[in-house]
Amino acid sequence: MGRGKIEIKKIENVNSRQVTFSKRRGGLMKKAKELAVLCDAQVAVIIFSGTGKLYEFASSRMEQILARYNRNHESPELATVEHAADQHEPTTEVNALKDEIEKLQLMHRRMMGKELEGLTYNELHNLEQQLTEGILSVKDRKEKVLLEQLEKSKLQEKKVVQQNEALLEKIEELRRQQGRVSGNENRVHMSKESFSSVDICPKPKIPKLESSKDCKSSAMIVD
Amino acid sequence: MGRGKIEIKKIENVNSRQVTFSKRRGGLMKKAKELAVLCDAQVAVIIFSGTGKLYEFASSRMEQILARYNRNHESPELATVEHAADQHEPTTEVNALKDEIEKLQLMHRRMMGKELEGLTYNELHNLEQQLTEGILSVKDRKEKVLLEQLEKSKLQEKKVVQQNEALLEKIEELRRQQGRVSGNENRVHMSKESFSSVDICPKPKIPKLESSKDCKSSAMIVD
DNA sequence: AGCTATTCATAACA
DNA sequence: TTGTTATGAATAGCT
Repeated sequence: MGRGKIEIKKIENVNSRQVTFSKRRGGLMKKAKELAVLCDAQVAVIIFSGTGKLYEFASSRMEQILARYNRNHESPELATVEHAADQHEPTTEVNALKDEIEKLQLMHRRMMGKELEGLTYNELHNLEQQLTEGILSVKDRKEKVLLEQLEKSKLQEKKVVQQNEALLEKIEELRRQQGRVSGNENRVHMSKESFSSVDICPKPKIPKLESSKDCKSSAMIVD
Repeated sequence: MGRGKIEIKKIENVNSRQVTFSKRRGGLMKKAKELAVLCDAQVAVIIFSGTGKLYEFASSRMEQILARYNRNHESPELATVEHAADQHEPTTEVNALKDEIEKLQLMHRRMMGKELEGLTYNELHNLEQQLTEGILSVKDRKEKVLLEQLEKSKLQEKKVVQQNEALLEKIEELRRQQGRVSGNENRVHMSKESFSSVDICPKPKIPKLESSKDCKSSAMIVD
């Protein structure tokens, strides 16, 4: 993807090679970062240039990713994380926190149905029950949110209807004044009652004249 | 580079995210390979998908690259590191870890249906979907565990049945000997066939005489 | 899994 | 090295 196609083999010209290395390295790092963000993945890239210089990218702490790699790689079967390595160093707290994070991450993956291999039937059963309870609560909350927004929406609707009525009265008044000034031709009868159907068709006949910030409430349902 | 531009942030749609992950992962691996070949560099890529699956590329032996990384990365030459992290300040790192823990704990509580107050309808909907997927996976896994144990149990049962048959034969033989010695009174006819119903009633008529450690398999279902 | 319309990355050049 | 540009690649949205 450049001015010409190249075949993938070692670039012999030293200068070209360095330029290409620099540019493609940047590209690779960018892609790695994007993959990590877009797809919520953990990504680590390590590059040693031909001259021995180190370049790296890690979407989170490199050590943590490498540790996970080592665990997953040599033995794909590993159940609950249970480290208790105690060194009385300033790193002790950090290590404890990292362990806690890993434990939580494992729990989270399991709640999403991943990495269930080490669990017994009873553990699986408890997990399922927990998820079921969670779903019920979430459904309840969803319903509540929808009901609240419906309430809000109805209130807003009522407000708009009242505005419409006020505007209609204003128009009628203006028409009356106009009629008094310029005679009686083109008289249109527009009583409030002719808009009594507004309850069924809530969209305002007359565009917003004020309260433009409140009117979007009907779109808030899916925000 | 697609039908439209996308912004680099987590793809919320699970299916799109998986498709994009698969495509971009392939692209990243290809780029890594090309960089290694074109520029004679040592390149390692480690990816964990959001589901915990490991993908890796290494232009040479992964262990060798990681070993070289461990040797090199302590040196103060980190000028060109892409990672925009804050490392090497103990309090900062501890705080970051604590934040992470808090985030995970909140997520966990929400998956259990607690503290849903701040969530929008869409967020709740995504959460519910996640929980639903989790439940399905857990149910699948549970079924698999049960099937495995059932298989084991059946095998064990067959073994016990065979033991029973052997024991019956032995008893019959003993009776025959006894009969020859003390006459024919108290003769009981107990053929092998009278135990053919053992498939329906798996509890052994004759208590364990050996293999006491294998026989507990029927109790393992809930362990 | 394939198929384009697009956007992106980059080889050559400056 | 850094920037520009013509091109080839990668890929987002669909099917």
